[in-house]
Amino acid sequence: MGERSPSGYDPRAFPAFAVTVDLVVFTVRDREVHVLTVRRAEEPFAGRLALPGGFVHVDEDLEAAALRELTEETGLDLVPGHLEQLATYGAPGRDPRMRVVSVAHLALIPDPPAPVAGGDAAVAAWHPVPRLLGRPARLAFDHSRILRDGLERARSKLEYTSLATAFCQPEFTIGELRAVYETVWGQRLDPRNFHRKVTGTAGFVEATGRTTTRGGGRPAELYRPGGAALMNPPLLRASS
Amino acid sequence: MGERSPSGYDPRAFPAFAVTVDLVVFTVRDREVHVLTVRRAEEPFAGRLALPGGFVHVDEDLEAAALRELTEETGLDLVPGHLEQLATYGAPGRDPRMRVVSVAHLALIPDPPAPVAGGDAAVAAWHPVPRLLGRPARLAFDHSRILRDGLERARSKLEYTSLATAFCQPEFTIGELRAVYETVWGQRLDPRNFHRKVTGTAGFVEATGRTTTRGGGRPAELYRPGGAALMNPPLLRASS
DNA sequence: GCAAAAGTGTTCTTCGTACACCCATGG
DNA sequence: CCATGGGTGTACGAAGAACACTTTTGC
Repeated sequence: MGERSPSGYDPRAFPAFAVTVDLVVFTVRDREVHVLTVRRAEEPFAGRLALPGGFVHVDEDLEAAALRELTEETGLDLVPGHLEQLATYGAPGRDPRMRVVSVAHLALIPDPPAPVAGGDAAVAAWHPVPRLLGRPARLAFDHSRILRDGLERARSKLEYTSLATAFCQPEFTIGELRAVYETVWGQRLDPRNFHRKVTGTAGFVEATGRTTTRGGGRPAELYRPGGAALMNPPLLRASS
Repeated sequence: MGERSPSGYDPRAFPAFAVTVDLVVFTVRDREVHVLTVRRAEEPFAGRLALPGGFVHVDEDLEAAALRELTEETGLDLVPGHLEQLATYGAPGRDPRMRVVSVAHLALIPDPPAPVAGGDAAVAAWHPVPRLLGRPARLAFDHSRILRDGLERARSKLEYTSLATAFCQPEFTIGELRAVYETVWGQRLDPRNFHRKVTGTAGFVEATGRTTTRGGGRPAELYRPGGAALMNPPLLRASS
């Protein structure tokens, strides 16, 4: 003992870990959820797709590392958008070379998120999630698992937060917001009830007064994200 | 560059981190939520209370490390009970001695959880959470923040999962289960509607056929935790 | 008998669901 | 004028909130 708890230990006696951040970056494009991937150049898993990510710097916060890696590897930033910690993956064998603990983050951004330029942009690409999750596992390391967890987190957070607006342009129509829900949940929603629910929930969306006719049909009101983060009561997906 | 992403790096070139697990262990006792703490023996924060935790071993999974630390420091185990990852805290200055990334876990156990014997049991103690969270911060490092996050997670998970049973003995009455909710949420619930809701939700609780008169009044049916983890529709706390 | 907690029944209201219907544009 | 999506009104049913009432124990 003597290394139990941060008290009474020898600074040179603890095991050294590599700490990385990995990013599950989702966007909604063409009525499909897409995730940002990079192509690995080297072993292990050379040639395979992976989630973007990399080592945390010595004096860098975890979230700052996630933002930096995103910019370096894909040239994207998250304004507008959303970033949150997802979970940490640290099974001993997850990287065959060494002990790596990876703090996975979930990011949501509107599409098109600037045509992925800068940094390693050449190797960064969007992929539709359903195809990527089919057997056999197509992603390097335990990234399929991380992707699956990220998708589940995103799905459930749409229910009780106003997070869906992070997938939308700064100004959006209720129909566009509904398309986000329908895509992420893989489920049709009644346009009329959805409209009432969203506009009736205080702080979810805020009317700009302007309208647009993109998408055809009668001009639609444009909305901004409202101030509220949590939605109560939640928007329920059918239990079917 | 060259260290961006797990591809193409020099194994000796990444920054070395210490990785620890910290535990937010809650129980419900005397109608108050209590958290398990240890008293720090050494600097920094000598004499202050802290969450139990310690370094992850080289060949050890994160969850295994959490379970081991809990046993070593407090002699507790989590059967019955519940353990899940909470979040990871890695701000550069959070430990003044070195760069430590801590994977916090949330654990729930029934009370009385065996009188905290074994290991460093002498320094482990239960404290009521509200008093611990008052200003000024009483906990070492960023443990007040972790505790606050753990409490919030526990509160919200009671809404949409059957997790409250993890605070109960293997067999419990509906009244005892209700006391868990009332304590964690700090809010009274209607006993009659609560009873209907809980027994009417498939898979939440399962009748044993036995009854008990502990707690006085008419004998109450005893229940076991049901198989279901998620609750739909959720049990809502008043928005007030 | 009385207090205390368990459990059931009933009413009211709120809210989700389904769908009829009208509106305002582009082609 | 018609197809397309936007938005409102309304009726029905399920579920939560409030509470009257009965049950079964300990003291």
